[in-house]
Amino acid sequence: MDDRRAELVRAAYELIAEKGLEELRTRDIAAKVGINIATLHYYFDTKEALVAAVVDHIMQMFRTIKAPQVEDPTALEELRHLFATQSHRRRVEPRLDFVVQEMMLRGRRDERVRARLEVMMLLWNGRVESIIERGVRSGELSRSLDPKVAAGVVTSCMIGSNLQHGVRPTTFSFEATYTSLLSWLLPKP
Amino acid sequence: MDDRRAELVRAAYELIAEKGLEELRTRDIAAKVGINIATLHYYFDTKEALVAAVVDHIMQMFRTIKAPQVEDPTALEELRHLFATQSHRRRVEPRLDFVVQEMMLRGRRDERVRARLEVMMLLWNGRVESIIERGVRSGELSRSLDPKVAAGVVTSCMIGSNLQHGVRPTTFSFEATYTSLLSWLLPKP
Amino acid sequence: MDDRRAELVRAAYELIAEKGLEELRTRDIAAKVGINIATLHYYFDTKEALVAAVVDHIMQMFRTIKAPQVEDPTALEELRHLFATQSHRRRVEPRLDFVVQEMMLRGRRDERVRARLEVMMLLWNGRVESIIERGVRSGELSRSLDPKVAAGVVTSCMIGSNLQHGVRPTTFSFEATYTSLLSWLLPKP
Amino acid sequence: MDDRRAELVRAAYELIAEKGLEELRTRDIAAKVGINIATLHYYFDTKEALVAAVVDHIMQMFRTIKAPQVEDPTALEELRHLFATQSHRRRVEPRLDFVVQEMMLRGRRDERVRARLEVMMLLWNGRVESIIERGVRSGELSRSLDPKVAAGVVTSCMIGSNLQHGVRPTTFSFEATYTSLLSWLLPKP
DNA sequence: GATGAATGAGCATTCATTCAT
DNA sequence: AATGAATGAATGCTCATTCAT
Repeated sequence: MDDRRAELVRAAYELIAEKGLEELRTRDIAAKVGINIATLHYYFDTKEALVAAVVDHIMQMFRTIKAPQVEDPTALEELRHLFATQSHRRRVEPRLDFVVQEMMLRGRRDERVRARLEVMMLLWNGRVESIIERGVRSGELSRSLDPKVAAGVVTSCMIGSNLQHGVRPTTFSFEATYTSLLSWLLPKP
Repeated sequence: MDDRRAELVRAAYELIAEKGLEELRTRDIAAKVGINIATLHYYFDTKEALVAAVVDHIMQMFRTIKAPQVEDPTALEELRHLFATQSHRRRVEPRLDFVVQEMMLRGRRDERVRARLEVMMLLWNGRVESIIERGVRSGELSRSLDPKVAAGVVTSCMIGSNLQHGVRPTTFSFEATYTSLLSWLLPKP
Repeated sequence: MDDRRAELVRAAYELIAEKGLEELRTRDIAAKVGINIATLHYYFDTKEALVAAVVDHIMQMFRTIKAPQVEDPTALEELRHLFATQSHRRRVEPRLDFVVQEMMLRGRRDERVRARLEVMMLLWNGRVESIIERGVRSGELSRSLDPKVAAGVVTSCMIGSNLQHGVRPTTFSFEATYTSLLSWLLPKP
Repeated sequence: MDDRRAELVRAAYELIAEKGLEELRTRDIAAKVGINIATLHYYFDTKEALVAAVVDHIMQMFRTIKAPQVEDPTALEELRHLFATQSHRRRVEPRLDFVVQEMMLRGRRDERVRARLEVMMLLWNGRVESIIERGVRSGELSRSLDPKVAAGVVTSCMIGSNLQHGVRPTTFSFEATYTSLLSWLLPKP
């Protein structure tokens, strides 16, 4: 059944969140779901296939976990919502970013993972880009912005913030970083 | 001797660069240096200790590989040098960033690694911060910048760029990203 | 299945008998049974657990291998049967005593082993004690005996005999020793 | 020098006493003496040779550590002194018995060790035998004793007591055991 | 006499995967 | 659908011993 597959993916996600991809063991995943390892291999031919499915699960989580949003938001409101959603996600599901980072590294060696992440990243960048584009057109954001490049800066900064926070959790502030980032996008007075 | 230790660290660094920390094997490191595994353990008690030494080696590389710099640089020149050095490093030693990312993730489970990276990160942030501070004072950079926060944005963005480039190497441009980032720091006309 | 576990225990017992605990290798045990080492670990998590199971096997052997016994034996007959059983065991399974001695030493460092041996030893002492008690009451044995202490002497002497025989096999006689020991327990004429 | 050899032997003895022969490591021995492992091999070709030397050291200890003895002792006094010495040794050097037991087992596989222990055992038995012989002649001990056999019983019981005490330290009493053993040797009233 | 460096052979244990049932 | 049993290939680490200096 498809339920079992989903259960396995969720279990794998949680184990990655706890101890990282390197320490992910098929036996632990099966045990968490309460099935035999052989049964795990009935649903997923290889560990790699299961890990790839976890990436899909992550994408679904990104789609699902969002901060509340006003109706008909302006570009600026949407941009704020973007940052708010990141913070909201960190509150609701703090392990998600860590798992994503694990996957990004894994993507260098596992094409299936890389391809999925690329899609995810392009979609994300595309959304940010179109928001910025709209903001520039409406005058809410600085006219000098190149939407595609600015989107790259924003997404890079968000990714990098997570890593930096992982290394120096006590001295790094998401709040200040995102506030500053947003103010740069605004038109010069 | 200390030569052997250095050789081992270099070999480990290269193997991490090639296949990632997860697939790093003591046997491969020893083989690369042309010694017995037991000899490897004569120099490093555990694999973990060797990996920690690789982090030190990375820090040394960061200190060593730099783009050429004019004398008595202005803050702006120094900031440009910062980005130029990043590009220069990517040309001279393209694997360095990947190895750093591996270490960042490893830092979550290996305190020895995390502590070293934290030092590295704080030093880097500190340098960027003091450059920005000087730029703000001299009027080369926007007066509205908070040097500490701005430094966090810059470093986060640089880290995130690397990861993003890893996932979508063909569609992401460091050039454009850094140019845009720099322009944001400049005073509003 | 339980058969495999028993096979492994028997193989381990035999290898200990041949070369001692110190030279016991999981690989040799697996090979003796004709299975992969990984399969051995399917049945026993650790070598220590397997060794502990060997102690249980030894206890079972002590319960099983006995000299023939008359019905309704007197205390004296039962005492003779005790020594006869020891001799009988040495004939049927000469390696048993050696393995027990190995385990006794191992017991100093392995609590699981020590605890099992303690039980075995207490049961044995208890049995000897109750025989002596009966003999004293019936007048078959010397009235001056303290059954508990006498049992300790008898069992100690039996253990020590084995060790002494191991060191000087040609000059030590179990026969004479046990005969003498028995005569001491008899009432003074 | 001979001092170094003695130092190494003493260090080995102590390490065996602490953790058993099985966990004896040449590196630990060398470290305890404060020399290089290679130097250890300058004094003793192999670990086995060093272990054999430890047996000699043990024999020396047996000769040296004795309870105080009256002059011109009667056979009975000498017999009591035998047991007293055992107790005295256990107080002064409690690890000695354990090391001897380790060696006895080792003797099964190491001829050098076995041969030395055999000599030790024969000397010990001989001494006990001659004491008993004297006691029988003088009437202090029971006339029905065969000195050689009785000596075997006494030594076996002493060896076995140690092992039994190792397995059930709280429920076994040397005191009572030896007292009982001695009373058996006395003439029937 | 002494040592730093080196090693061959080994060791218990791990792990993703397979397969007959 | 599910599993108990099995395994090949490793994996980090150990240890007595050697040898050039």
